[in-house]
Amino acid sequence: MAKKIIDRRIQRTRQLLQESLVALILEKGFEAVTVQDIIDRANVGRSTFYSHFQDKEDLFLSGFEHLRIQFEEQLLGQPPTEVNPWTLSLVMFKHAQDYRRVYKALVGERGGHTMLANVQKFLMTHVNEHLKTQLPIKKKSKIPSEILTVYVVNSLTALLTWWLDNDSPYSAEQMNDFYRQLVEPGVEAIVLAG
Amino acid sequence: MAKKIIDRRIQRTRQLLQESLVALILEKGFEAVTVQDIIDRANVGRSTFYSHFQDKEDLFLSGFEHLRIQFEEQLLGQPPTEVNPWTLSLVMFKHAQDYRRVYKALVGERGGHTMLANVQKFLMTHVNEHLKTQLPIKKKSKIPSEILTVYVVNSLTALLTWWLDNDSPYSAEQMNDFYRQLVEPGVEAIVLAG
DNA sequence: ATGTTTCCGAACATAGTGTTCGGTTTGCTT
DNA sequence: AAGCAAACCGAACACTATGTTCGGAAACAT
Repeated sequence: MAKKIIDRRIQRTRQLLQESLVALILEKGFEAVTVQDIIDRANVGRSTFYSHFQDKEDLFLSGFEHLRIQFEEQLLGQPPTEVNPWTLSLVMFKHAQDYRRVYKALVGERGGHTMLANVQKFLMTHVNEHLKTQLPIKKKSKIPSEILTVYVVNSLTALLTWWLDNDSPYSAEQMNDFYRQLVEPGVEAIVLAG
Repeated sequence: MAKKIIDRRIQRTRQLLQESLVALILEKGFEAVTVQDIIDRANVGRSTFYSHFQDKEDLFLSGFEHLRIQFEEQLLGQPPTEVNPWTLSLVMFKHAQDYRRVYKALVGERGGHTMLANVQKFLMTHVNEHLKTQLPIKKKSKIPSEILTVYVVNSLTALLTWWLDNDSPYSAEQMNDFYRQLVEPGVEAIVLAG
């Protein structure tokens, strides 16, 4: 089977490029990184780069897939009775802790806006689900559920990026505690109050 | 006094460029707009552009100053007894309502990340002040005030950009109400709870 | 009219992007 | 070990956008 080993060669090149980009983002920020920087760092030829990825953005986003899949697996590993926004956030903080360096490059302030927007969109679908299936829909409150979702997700990513960008020593559990302390009261008041 | 009238000429050119940029951002997003696009739209020569602004970014940020000053004036116009994060947010929503188009171009999703980061930094200083001077510092809660600030500001900008990007018909007062309903409970629980 | 300030735009240097293609390396196969 | 195909290399190229320079035109004041 030649294919499999050659596949590994390809994977190695892709990984080299991804790692180089992560390192360079942490050094000078996504915008400032050029394709030349990346291939120099990775010792990869120019045409090879473009045979793997469409452009810098493509390479950048490709780092998302692996993490996203892993993240969803960890979500499914949770006891289904306890699936609500607060376990979602805990899983995310833990996951970010395990891959701190990459997370920082992807969704930190040096990573640009693109990836964060992606992550937020991703989280929205999950939060929406949880809010709709797990919690009784709000009654008299006039807040549209869209705003509620935006709020819940954005608070989460705000704490996440702060945590990453400041190399804060708090544990994932602590961060999630902070998050919950801040966000839960407002949500409960709205969701349950009749 | 020749100076004054000539100054007006300069102002006119600068304004033309600013307006062109705003229009173009709303059409294709900040990243996609080229200097050529801007000067074509504004009927301004290339060298003239660069005699007024360092680059596209500079022109973009110059739109901030005018608004920032006006915003701070409106803040000072508030009864000083009622200066807290919730009036700050109300003033901001109202201000955004008055300059909806420009706000959308600057801090909306097509405006890129730069300006939003600026606005957030700006709001942080205000919120920090209010949290420190107006409210009794939290007691037993272990949440660092930095996180509290990040949370309060980020929730605000999240609702703001959602409002702008979706051309949502809610009034500034309503939006501020939503904001308050969501954020205040958590903050109060932390700030007052012993 | 005359002088000054501002604007115009063509030409240029610079830098980064993305493609093409002949040649080289890698590593599997027999 | 020889052969062979997949993967990689990198120089050359076309293209797009940036930011600068400078001589001349236009606007405006006195």
